[in-house]
Amino acid sequence: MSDLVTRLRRHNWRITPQRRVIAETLEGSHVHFTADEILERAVERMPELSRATVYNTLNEMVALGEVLELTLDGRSKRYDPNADHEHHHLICEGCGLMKDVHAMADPVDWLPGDERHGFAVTRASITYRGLCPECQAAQS
Amino acid sequence: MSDLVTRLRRHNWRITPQRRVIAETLEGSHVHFTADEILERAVERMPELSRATVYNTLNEMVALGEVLELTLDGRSKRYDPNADHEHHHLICEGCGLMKDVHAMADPVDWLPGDERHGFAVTRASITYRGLCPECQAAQS
DNA sequence: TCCTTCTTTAGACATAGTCTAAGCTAGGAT
DNA sequence: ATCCTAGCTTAGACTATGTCTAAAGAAGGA
Repeated sequence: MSDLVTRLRRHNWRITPQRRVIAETLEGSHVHFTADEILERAVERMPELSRATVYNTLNEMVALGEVLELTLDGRSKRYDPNADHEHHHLICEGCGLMKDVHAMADPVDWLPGDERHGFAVTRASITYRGLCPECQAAQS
Repeated sequence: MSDLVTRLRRHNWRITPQRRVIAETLEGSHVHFTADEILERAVERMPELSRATVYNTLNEMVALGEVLELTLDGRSKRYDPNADHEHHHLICEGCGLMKDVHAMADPVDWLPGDERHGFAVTRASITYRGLCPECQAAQS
């Protein structure tokens, strides 16, 4: 059984066949899909699955805190099933390739008190940008 | 004359009345507007200004590197005229209020070599999230 | 079995952004 | 001054992404 499904079950969230397919599709890949990409792949296993269910289900998993919503390119949201592991993202400005990465320190510690404007700061995520090896080669 | 217009002129970019109004609207505020918010405000000064021109102009200013495009909420892009000052963003999860902030360290320095996956990493931006003072008060 | 509640579905709707084709403007050449 | 050309602006159509609605479908409890 998928780890994400296990985590979702703990919230007393009913695991329907549709939700299971969506969760397994999300977790089965190591790239971060958009909602429509998940729909496209999930429909191969369950042809009658509807677009609305995919969007609803993803939003609910985000609300439960078990999936992260990423808005890194301004086009469409992407979904990351690793909500339980602290990580950041590295994106290629050439082709859009995205990798999960880990920094050596917590960026919350780098924000001085006088820069917090009275906020209760709870988390921080870093978006690294650069060129992947293929795009570096293509450019030279 | 606005600083942004000065920077844009250096690119041999024709400063038309429309572009001037858009640049000044963008720079005149200390919040980061969406394209439609800029249109709404710019139209007060130039009623015949079109939506397409605002979108085209903002995209060109981003391409010239003089304006940053922010995709922090997944709804719409926001535009930040301070492309020449390194800074990050602090966002209230209650009301969406956004502040520019400065960190004590450069996050690029905290990404180990074996986490770079061969990328040439050029920049990094941090998104801090938390609750602003008003939303903290409302919650208790 | 029946009832209630939650889930799913198709399609309409909303929002954000891009594209197209036409007309407009400004500066350079003559 | 007039023409030419390149670039700019415009309205509106179009696309992509995401949300909402109303009705039908499933699932568990009395």
